[in-house]
Amino acid sequence: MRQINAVPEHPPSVSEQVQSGWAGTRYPHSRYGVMGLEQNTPVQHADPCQNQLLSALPHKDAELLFPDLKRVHLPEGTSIREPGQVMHQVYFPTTCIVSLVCELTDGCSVETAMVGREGCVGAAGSMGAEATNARAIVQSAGDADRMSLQSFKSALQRSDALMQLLLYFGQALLTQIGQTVVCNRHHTVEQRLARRLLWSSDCLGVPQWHATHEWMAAMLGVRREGVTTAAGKLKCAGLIDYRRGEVRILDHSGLEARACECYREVSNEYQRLLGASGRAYGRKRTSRE
Amino acid sequence: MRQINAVPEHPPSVSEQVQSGWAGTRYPHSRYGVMGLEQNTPVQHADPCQNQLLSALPHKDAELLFPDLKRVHLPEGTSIREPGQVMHQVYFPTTCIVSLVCELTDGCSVETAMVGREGCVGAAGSMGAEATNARAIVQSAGDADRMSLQSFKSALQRSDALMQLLLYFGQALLTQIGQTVVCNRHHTVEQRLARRLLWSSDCLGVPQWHATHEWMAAMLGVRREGVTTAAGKLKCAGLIDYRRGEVRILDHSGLEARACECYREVSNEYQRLLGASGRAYGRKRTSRE
DNA sequence: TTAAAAATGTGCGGCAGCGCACAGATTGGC
DNA sequence: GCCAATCTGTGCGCTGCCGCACATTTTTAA
Repeated sequence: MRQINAVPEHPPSVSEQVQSGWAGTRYPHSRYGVMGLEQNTPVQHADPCQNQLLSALPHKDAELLFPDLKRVHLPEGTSIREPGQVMHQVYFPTTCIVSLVCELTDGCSVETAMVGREGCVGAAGSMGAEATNARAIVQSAGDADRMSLQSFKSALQRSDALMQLLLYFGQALLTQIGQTVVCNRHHTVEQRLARRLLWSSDCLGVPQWHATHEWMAAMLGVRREGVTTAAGKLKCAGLIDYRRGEVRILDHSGLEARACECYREVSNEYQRLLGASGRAYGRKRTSRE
Repeated sequence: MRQINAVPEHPPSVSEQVQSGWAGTRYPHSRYGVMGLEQNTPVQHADPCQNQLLSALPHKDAELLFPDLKRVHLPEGTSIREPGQVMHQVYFPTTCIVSLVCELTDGCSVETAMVGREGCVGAAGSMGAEATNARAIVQSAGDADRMSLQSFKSALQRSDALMQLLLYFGQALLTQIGQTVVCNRHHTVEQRLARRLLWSSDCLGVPQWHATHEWMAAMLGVRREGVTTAAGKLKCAGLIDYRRGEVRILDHSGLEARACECYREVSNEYQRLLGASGRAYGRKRTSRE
């Protein structure tokens, strides 16, 4: 039984947390971001640390969104959306990663998708059905641009470009989840770990970030020991390095060789649909054949 | 390595098949529908064998679609969409089930979702991104109402009700795929088989249909023998019966008890989002609490 | 009528991953 | 500086499922 530590009951959603000034529930144990208060900085269009969906927007469409966007800091483990709960905010990650996690009643869990600066979380709410069965948790602490669902909806109605981008992203997300189904079914822990490390790195745009074995195990839906073993092999091979929660990819293409085809499959689809906004860190663009 | 028989290379898409009058590729071996020619019958709004998305439409919205809908017969194993290919038709199953299947290069496969009379296939094409990584195959032979993507798109622009229904269905589909990720990761073959049998029955609206162990194995991403063993247990318990490809559910609630929570989770979500159009066969509606 | 194909049943060795237990190393809190 | 919490490493027996081989029955094709 794969179980995430220290989450005896569901923590309050981040909308409550941030509104009440509270720091956010960690998931699992983490010493990070415990006092992470939001910055509420206005967001500039020319910002280099930009969410890639936003920066792909034409200027006139972007102007619809930017007045309402606020940059917030999201500590690791923050729950952005609880299963079954309504989401009132849309998040555009800039330097954080959000994991969509599906849980069972016995505590077993698995990550269904991962969203970084190439996408957004909560936009599905604008599509009609507010809640989903998946929890959205901040996997890697960082910033996100946030706006109210209401503002987002009205911008969406006035911007075809935004709608188009959103639909492309939705499609890419669907591909990612679908590929995760096969991958979890047919590939080894080591392959899946490698794939997931690459996804994370691509989402973040940097080769190093914080993630414990415990956390990665919960995302892959396997035992912590299984991750330790697999990670140990990758470390021995000189492909990655890690130490008490700090992971670093040393050899991106080497790691790709150990990962299953699922990494490249999804990566290619992101490139195809989102182009330059796709996940691309450390990847050499190659044809599918 | 889980491999589907007799599909050495990708068969042509159904649009080609039907247009050329050819019968459709079977997947895996099947003696059914080999000569299945399309009927091209005009579709009536009052039709009792109706797709439930269509029948949920207000009359004025339905009038936008019905002139362009043609009822076609889809033999078992017909491939409606090949991975990576563009889809030019939208299908609204009435008495058939379509499986969305994700495949690996080594032939391993797994079903990511199942669409019956409560949904549609190909509408994602109207969302911008035409192709997906998933193959769409007719799992259970039957009829579907079909129209061109072009007509569908234009109807979609003029009907808010249609858009709304479609978005709800999309949400339900996402829930189904997400739940499949956890389920495939954490539940036994027997649990997953039971879940899938119930889904099939609910999609079809009848307790009996055609499905071989081989086929179910490919959908669950396990060995054929594994299905034989699991199905044998369910048969012994008097919950189902089967014989050379004909499956029948004898005790719906008994089978539910053997299935994992994933069945009810998704079933509830379909009810919530699609109401009366949700999958409901043989289910007693119960609250989630 | 006969042969071939399809569908199901069964047994067996092997292995990836599970559950559990415990040990060492590092870090943060006091 | 010490203690407690966190993170990682390792070993061991167990089990669910895999891969393979082969038998039996039913259906289809010739």
